[in-house]
Amino acid sequence: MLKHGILGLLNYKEMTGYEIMETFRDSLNYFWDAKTSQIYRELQGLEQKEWVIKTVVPQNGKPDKNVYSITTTGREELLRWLADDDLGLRVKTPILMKVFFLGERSMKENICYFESVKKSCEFFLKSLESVPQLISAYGDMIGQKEKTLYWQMTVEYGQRSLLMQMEWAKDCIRRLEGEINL
Amino acid sequence: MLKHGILGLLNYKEMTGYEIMETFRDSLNYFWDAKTSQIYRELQGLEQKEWVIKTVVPQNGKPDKNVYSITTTGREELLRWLADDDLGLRVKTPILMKVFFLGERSMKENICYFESVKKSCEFFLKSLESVPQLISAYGDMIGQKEKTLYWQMTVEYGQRSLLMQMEWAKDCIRRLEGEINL
DNA sequence: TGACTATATTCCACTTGTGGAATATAATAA
DNA sequence: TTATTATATTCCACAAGTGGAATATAGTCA
Repeated sequence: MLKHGILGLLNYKEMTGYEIMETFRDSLNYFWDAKTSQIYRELQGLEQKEWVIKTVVPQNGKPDKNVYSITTTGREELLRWLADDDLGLRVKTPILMKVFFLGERSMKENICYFESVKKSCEFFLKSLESVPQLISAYGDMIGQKEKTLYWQMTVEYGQRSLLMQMEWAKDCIRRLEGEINL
Repeated sequence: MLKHGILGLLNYKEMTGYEIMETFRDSLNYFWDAKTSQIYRELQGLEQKEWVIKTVVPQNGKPDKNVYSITTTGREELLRWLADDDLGLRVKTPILMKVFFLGERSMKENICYFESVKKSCEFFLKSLESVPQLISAYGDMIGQKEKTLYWQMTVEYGQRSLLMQMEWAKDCIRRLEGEINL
């Protein structure tokens, strides 16, 4: 997955590992968190598969820069991946793994847990508030609004997902409070 | 994560790898998919950490059964995990990784993609419909409704999440259709 | 001047997950 | 009777992800 994400970014323009890391942080990171070291490792894998090529750009004083750009095979692979049967619906939801076993703790402790969840979601949601304008500004800059459509969709999903989680956490709290008052 | 999920199941009662696999399939699988082989491997890891102990039960004819049960250390670890700071909110959302890069394809193709997403979610949602009654029946059977509360919450989350995704996919389709008609 | 941040990359030990083959027997359904 | 399903487990090669240390230099702020 990460491999294809990087491939997708390199499809926009050639970049160094560092730039990919930055772009990743600013756009994909909220739904896919990746360590810098892994990005560099994937880049090496991509190169071996010949989906990207590396150009070493010497710099005076500074260590050389490795600029990566996508190859024809790489573009083909990107399109293959986009078209393949796996819609990407299989997920792992760590929060539910915890909630499933919360029966081992007291209701009071669990109310606290859900309060934290709610708070985290609120905070996260707030940090997403400014993104749509940011995307729109980026669209104006490159003069191609259509290109930003799908980015907007991912942010929409993020917002709805966080709202859903907040509502859910609230209802869980309500339910636990109801149980206590029995 | 999987380690703790298995630990949580063994906390209810001792089980063989096979039984864990079945229980997992019937309860946790819709938000965490795990291969059988991995469950057995984690079981070995759990044993090494002394969070569970294995009892070999000889059977006539059939190969021996390995029955695993949780230890005191295991229970402690389970509680530590439930209480720790990581709420479990960091996620990887493969569907968004794809959507982010859909700009490489035609709007028509992408409408198809979102239609498939919608259909998959609908199907999945339908398969969850019967679960609440199932849980309730299980609660009656063991005579402890409170124990099933958190299981119900995970299913609630699943339903809301699927509904949210369906609505989102619909809106994405609407938006793409709008773009085409410009 | 000294500390800090940004740029730029590599390496490593480790854990987790994928995907399937292989083995064996009992029970059940066609 | 034969095929399939359920029970029960092991092994393997591989891919993906975690988390942090280590190395360099340039520019900036105080």
